[in-house]
This record gives sequence, C-alpha cells and structure tokens, in this order.
Amino acid sequence: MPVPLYQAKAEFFRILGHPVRIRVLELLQGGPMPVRDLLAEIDVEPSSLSQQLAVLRRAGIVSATREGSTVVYELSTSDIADLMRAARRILTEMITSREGLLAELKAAEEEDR
Amino acid sequence: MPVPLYQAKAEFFRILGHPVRIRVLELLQGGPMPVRDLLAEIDVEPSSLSQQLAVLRRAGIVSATREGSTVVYELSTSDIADLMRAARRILTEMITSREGLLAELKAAEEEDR
DNA sequence: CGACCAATTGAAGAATTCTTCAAGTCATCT
DNA sequence: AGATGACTTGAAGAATTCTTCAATTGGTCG
Repeated sequence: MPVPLYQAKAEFFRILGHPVRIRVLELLQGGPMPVRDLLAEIDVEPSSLSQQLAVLRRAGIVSATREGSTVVYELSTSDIADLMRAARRILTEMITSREGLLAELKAAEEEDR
Repeated sequence: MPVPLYQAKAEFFRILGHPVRIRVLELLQGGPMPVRDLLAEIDVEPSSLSQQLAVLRRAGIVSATREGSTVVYELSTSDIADLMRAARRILTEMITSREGLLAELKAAEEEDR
C-alpha cells in the first residue's frame, strides 16, 4: 500500500526546507558539481555539508558518484529547476504584495499627522 | 538588509512540509473554504487544524476572513497551484524511476538463482 | 607502507517543531 | 443575559531535526 501522495509531498517539501540544502540544489542546477566546489560556494563546514548532502541523497533528490578522490553530485531529475522557479515566483509575489501593503500603511500614517 | 532569497525559500518550503498543511493547500486550490469544510475533509482535530492554519497564516500563504460565525480561508496567491503541480511531477518522476530501479534489481536477483 | 587530503559517518546535546488539552473569544439563538 | 457552536490560543511534554566534533573510509603521493 503506497504512502498517500499528500504525505510524500509534505516529506518532499520538508527536505527542501533548509538553507544549505536549497543552496546545493540551486548550484546543481548548473550541472554536476564536486563537493569541493559546493564547499567553496556555501559558507558551511565540510561535515555539515556532508550531513545535508546525505539528507538529499536519502530522499533520492540528488545522486553522488566518486571520481578519483573527489565526489561529484548531481540532481536526480532536472524538474527541480521548475519547482525552484515556481517557488521564486511565489516568494517575489508575496514579498511585493506585502511591500505594497506596507506602503499603504505608511501612507495612511502620514495622513494621520 | 533583506533576508537572502535562499533563506526565504528554505523557510517557505519548510512551511509546506507538513501533511495537514499540504492537504489544506490542496483543498484551497478549489477556492475559498470555511474551516468547517476543511475539517470535514482532513482527519484531524479542530484545535490541531487551527494550529496549522495559524502557521500558514503567519507565513502569509493563506488569509482568513470571518463571515458570521464561520471563518473562511483562501490562498493568498493562486501561484501555489503551479508549485503543487511541479512537486507532483517531480514526485511521480522520482517514484517511477525508483520503481524502474527496483524492477532491475529484482530481475538481477532472478538471474542469480 | 606511512602521511595526507577529500568526504562521510556516528553520536550527543541544543534547538525547533508537533501534538494535545484546557481555556478563551466571537457571534448566534432563546 | 445565559447557553451553545465555531474557531483560536497558550502552554507543556514528546518527537524531530540541527549542529558539531571526533573518528573513519577511500584515494593519492612520496
């Protein structure tokens, strides 16, 4: 019996809900990347990055292959990019509409003087 | 100084990472809905649903308006639907590719006999 | 082989998030 | 006003997740 889809969805989003993991996914959108390079871009300690990479790996969102002494990561599916795009659209939408609200409040405040 | 976008993204996904909250968002895609109806669809206690609705409200993802003695919720932005669609695509993709892998493993196992 | 770099793992304590229950608010009805 | 129904809130303990550090694995080089 399969896990209900809404539960799988929740779990999936929960996995994305971490700053380091998001950074990793954003970087991997440009193509496969060795840990070394991820480390250079994301301000975090090696062991900490590894922990988060392990989370993404267990969830099947990224996969790793060893090449000599370095390990290269890549997205399991390029669809991730769409998701990120959708998220960005929502966030900018939410932020600008909230700024709009703030502006209105501020204007109302001015009028009160 | 604004919060870095990747951090806002992580926070946003974290908010989506809960089964009840996902169910709510799915249901609200059909349009505004009173708490009563949400309660009828989602197997959860009233106070528990309220807690999760509060999380979504604080994040600005849904908004509530009181109409008489009932409270009606709705999505703050309809873009949420796109996000859900993208997530569903990724999940089904990941699941089917994993099933493919399982099938291969099973076949290899047969050969071993 | 021994030293060293790259990355991962295990484990423990700290921090966050969930669940639940009792109490509270707001509107409606008699 | 008092009682009832619809939701929400606050708070405490349980459960999860994060962070960090020490130990470990795999590979390369002298």
